Amino acid sequence: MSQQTTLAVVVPKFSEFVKHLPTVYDLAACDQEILRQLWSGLGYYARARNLNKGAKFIVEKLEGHFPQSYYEWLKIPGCGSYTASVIASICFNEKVACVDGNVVRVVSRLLGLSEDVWSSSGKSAIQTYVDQMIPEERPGDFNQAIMELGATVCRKSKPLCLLCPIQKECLAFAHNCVEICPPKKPRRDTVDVELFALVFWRKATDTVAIAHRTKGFLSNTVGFPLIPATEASEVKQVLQSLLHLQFLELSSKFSHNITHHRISGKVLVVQELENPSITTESVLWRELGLSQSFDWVPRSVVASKLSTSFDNKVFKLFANYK
DNA sequence: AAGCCGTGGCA
DNA sequence: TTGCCAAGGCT
Repeated sequence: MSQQTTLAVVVPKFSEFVKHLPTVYDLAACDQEILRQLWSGLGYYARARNLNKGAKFIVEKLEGHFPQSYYEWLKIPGCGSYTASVIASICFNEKVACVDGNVVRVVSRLLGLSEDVWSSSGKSAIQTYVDQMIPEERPGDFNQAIMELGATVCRKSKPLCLLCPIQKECLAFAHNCVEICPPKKPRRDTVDVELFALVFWRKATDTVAIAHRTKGFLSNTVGFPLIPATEASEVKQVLQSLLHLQFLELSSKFSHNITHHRISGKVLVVQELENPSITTESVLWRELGLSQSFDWVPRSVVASKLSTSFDNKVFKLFANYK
């Protein structure tokens, strides 16, 4: 959970998570829908799927025995060099450095590195450097200490150099270049995106279609089908031709950011009338070019099925209209 | 190896 | 309001 996610957000989620799934066997056997609910609001949903994969790997291939080394943990799905180093050093006293964003910053300043610390080669060099510094005693505590130093003293903005225990050794402090060490992480320019979220509403049973999205934003998550705004007119034409349907484009837009995408969205409510024709769901889906499986869910329980913040926004607009 | 992926919190 | 970004991993 803590991968690329603020700890303050993680902690309460983690408590709830382990309360429901206290063992690796529970996690391995966990139903995807339950997993989605427990992960709801945390983002980067591939992490939740990998966590489940990793648990299955341990239960099925390792007979429930946890790996006991950095190298073996690296083979677990969702477990990269950072996570493997955390587990190996804290749980098994292995002398391997944890290189997260904090550690990159601390070392960048300590050594006065003002360029290329975020690339894979840059982080690899930092890994090698800190690996050499790990003491024999309590490697895990050492790793956590550097990370904590980065989080509290050697922080990104307004570092507390006057309180820093390694101020005397810090080249950035000595050369008065703490401001440019480390350089900012390179980031993609923000891209504006317009899209439509489709809310299929079967009035007769008061049910709503929830799709398993297979491509684009929020791929491999469950929620409302999404289409680029550029395809909206085409979809509307198809909808026009299907006489048992009527659609309504809600006037209010919603906005949402996904990584470097600034999304402006509108909700297209597609209502199935009281007396539907024989057109089947699969035909409807095929004609709309939505290659996604879906379930019809009672409107009253849709909210409990949704797991992304994006879908929550969409459903709120729909509920407001309804 | 660079590009990709969600969200909440904070300045 | 807007931008920045976090105890990264996968492809």
